[in-house]
Formats: sequence, structure tokens, C-alpha cells
Amino acid sequence: MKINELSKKSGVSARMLRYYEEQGLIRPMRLSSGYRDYCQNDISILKNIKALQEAGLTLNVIRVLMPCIISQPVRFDPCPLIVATLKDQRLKLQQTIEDQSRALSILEQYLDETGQMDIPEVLPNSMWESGSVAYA
DNA sequence: GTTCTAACA
DNA sequence: TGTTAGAA
Repeated sequence: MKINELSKKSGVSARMLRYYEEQGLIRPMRLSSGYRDYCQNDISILKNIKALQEAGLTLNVIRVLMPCIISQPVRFDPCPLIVATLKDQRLKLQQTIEDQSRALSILEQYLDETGQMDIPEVLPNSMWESGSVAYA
């Protein structure tokens, strides 16, 4: 199937499908016309990529993991590389959760200190983009 | 009309 | 990531 068809079936934009190929995640054949020709397996690969991304894995990590993925309902071949990579990812996630948790606490403390003044909860993005908000 | 590559927003 | 230009 050609790129647009796969895009509709997978929900992945044609732009991203080309990008995935550039990153070595999928290797579609080429028609004599030069158009990419995707197979059924590519759909499975795409589903796997989506599943892995939901675990916060980046394309770079997914790329090295790809060869160790058994089949669609994402399953890993328990090789040392996989275990090490997943544990590393777990550590990074725990770290960002901690960082954001601290950031949230600080923000809430600032809000408490302002004592609920008559300011809007949220400012329109346009105010920030136009630079109309004064920093002091 | 569709897809390709490259490049810009 | 989306979008667009110019070519096939």
C-alpha cells in the first residue's frame, strides 16, 4: 500500500512515516514509480512504535529495541540489552516525575503567598506571545 | 491527482 | 510536526 493509505489506516501522518523511515524504524519497498510500498507488517511495527511511545520511549530508544520485539501486543525478548534499556527508562521517568513534583510544590507555594488576588487563573497565550505581560 | 525530496515556519 | 515548492 502507498503512503497515504497507510497513513489513514495507522493514524500516522505521511510526514512521520517518511521520518520513521529516515530514522530506520521502517523499511518500505519501492514501487517502480519510486513511491514507498508498505506491507502488513509495517502496520504492526507502527502499532508497536505507538505502544512504546506511550511508555515514554523516544524514537532513538525504540529503534534499538525494535529487533528485540517479538510481536504486536508488544513483548520483549528478555535479552540483557532490553532489560538494561527499560530500567534506564524507568530511572529517567522517576527522575522527571520527581522534578515536576518539586516544581508543582514550589508553584503552589507561590500561589499561597499571593493570597488569592483578583487575577485570572490563566492568561491567554496571546498575552505572553505579544510580550504584553510585564515581568518584574 | 499522488508522491517524492528538501527546506522553511 | 505541519506545510509548501517544484519535479516526476
